[in-house]
Amino acid sequence: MAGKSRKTEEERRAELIAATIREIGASGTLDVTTSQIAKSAGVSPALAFHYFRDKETLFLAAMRAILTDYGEDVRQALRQARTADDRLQAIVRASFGMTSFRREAISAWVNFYALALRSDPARRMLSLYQRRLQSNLVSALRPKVGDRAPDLARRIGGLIDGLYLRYGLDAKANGPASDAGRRDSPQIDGSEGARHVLRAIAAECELAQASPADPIPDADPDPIAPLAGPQELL
Amino acid sequence: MAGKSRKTEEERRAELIAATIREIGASGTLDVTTSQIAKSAGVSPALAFHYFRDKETLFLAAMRAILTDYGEDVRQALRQARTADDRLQAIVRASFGMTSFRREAISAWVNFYALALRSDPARRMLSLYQRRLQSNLVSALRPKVGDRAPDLARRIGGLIDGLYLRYGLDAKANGPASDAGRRDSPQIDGSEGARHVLRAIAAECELAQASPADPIPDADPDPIAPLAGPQELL
DNA sequence: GGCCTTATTGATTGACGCGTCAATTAGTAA
DNA sequence: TTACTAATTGACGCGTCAATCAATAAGGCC
Repeated sequence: MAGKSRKTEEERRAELIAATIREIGASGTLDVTTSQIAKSAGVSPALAFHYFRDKETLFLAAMRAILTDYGEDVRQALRQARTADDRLQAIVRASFGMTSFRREAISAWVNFYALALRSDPARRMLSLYQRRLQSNLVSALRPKVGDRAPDLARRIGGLIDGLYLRYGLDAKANGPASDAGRRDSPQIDGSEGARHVLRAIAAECELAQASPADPIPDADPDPIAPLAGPQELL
Repeated sequence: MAGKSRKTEEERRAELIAATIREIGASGTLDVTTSQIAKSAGVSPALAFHYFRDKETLFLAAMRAILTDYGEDVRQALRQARTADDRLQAIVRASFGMTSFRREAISAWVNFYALALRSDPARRMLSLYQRRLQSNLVSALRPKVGDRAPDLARRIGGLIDGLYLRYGLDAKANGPASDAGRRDSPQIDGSEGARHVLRAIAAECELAQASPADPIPDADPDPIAPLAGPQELL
């Protein structure tokens, strides 16, 4: 028979995690039962507990997966960026790109934010994401605005999160006419969000260059490493 | 006995709604049982179902209450604002002010975002809030940036949401050392978030004034009504 | 007092979900 | 084949929770 053979631990874990994200995406909630997840993964509910201590562990693994996917997206986009502007575009585009802006990912993302209110591991993971984003933004902004980079990066990071949320919800609002609860994830357009972020960056950068406060002491306009680099393991 | 008398329907509803928000705030989840809520309101669980058809109805009422509180905060702050800058400050300060930036409110807010992914009424309420914010921002921004106001307002609205989320989670991360799950809501500092938003506004406004693209056709720098005005009933 | 309305509750129920466990099946090496 | 290991499952126990309902108590009104 074709798909009936047994799988290795790694495969099963991956399948269960994928199923978890799929079901969270389809239902819009963390209130998904292990049965739903297991059925979606094509296994028995008991197996989920064989590979994950409990439901929370499974959720955290799913969150980790989402974060990792996003991180790899950013890293890859960053790899082929040469100028500081390229790097900014890479970060922003990845945030609103195909990987992060699927229905599943949006559902998961929003619900994980809520989860972070009660689960310390979840909160830690989220703030790890935020620190990475901050660090990437700072390194891309510093050649443009110098010491103002950290401050500006915080705003841009917040803007990305906020717009992601808004356009994500808009998508749910418009898309799911007869579209509710489908199992696949139709692509959603995040380009408008990206446009807004880039515009905000441009505005603050132009202004910073106009005012000669503290831009760059000088420094090579394109330092060495983009520092998307040694991403800590999730 | 002291507090044992019967209450009017209005009072009880308000108490139950307050208890709902309190419990959501204390637990960080919508996974609060009717028993918890009822106990926190000092009544029997059955009474909750006497006044609210089901739990979702109660949640929606709580969400409405949060939105209404915020709306009144904005409206009041807006009332004593004279200049366009005053109005912007009013909006921003209300968003990060005492009312909205309590632990309870943050929990509720985040969880209601998640709820909006699955509940149409919740989503409608949320987008009502967003439209009001947008409208308030546009009316305060137009005298400063003219036709760019709607576009800019979208960014600022997103920025407010995003930073609210971030500082809200930060607060949870730092505050609740031995602080977890307390029933009261210690005040949290949102001033840094507000500062960021105002700075972003200033940056884009200065830039808009510098570039003579399409600012204001002219127009009285401070039109008539701030249009925080006829808030639709929730 | 007697009567009607309404708030309020205790007890209950039916459904459901998490997590466990002992039993079964499929590979694998000797 | 036999023996051993790991994957996989079905059945189930225990707890919990939303929602119901019939019964009680409290106030207003004549």
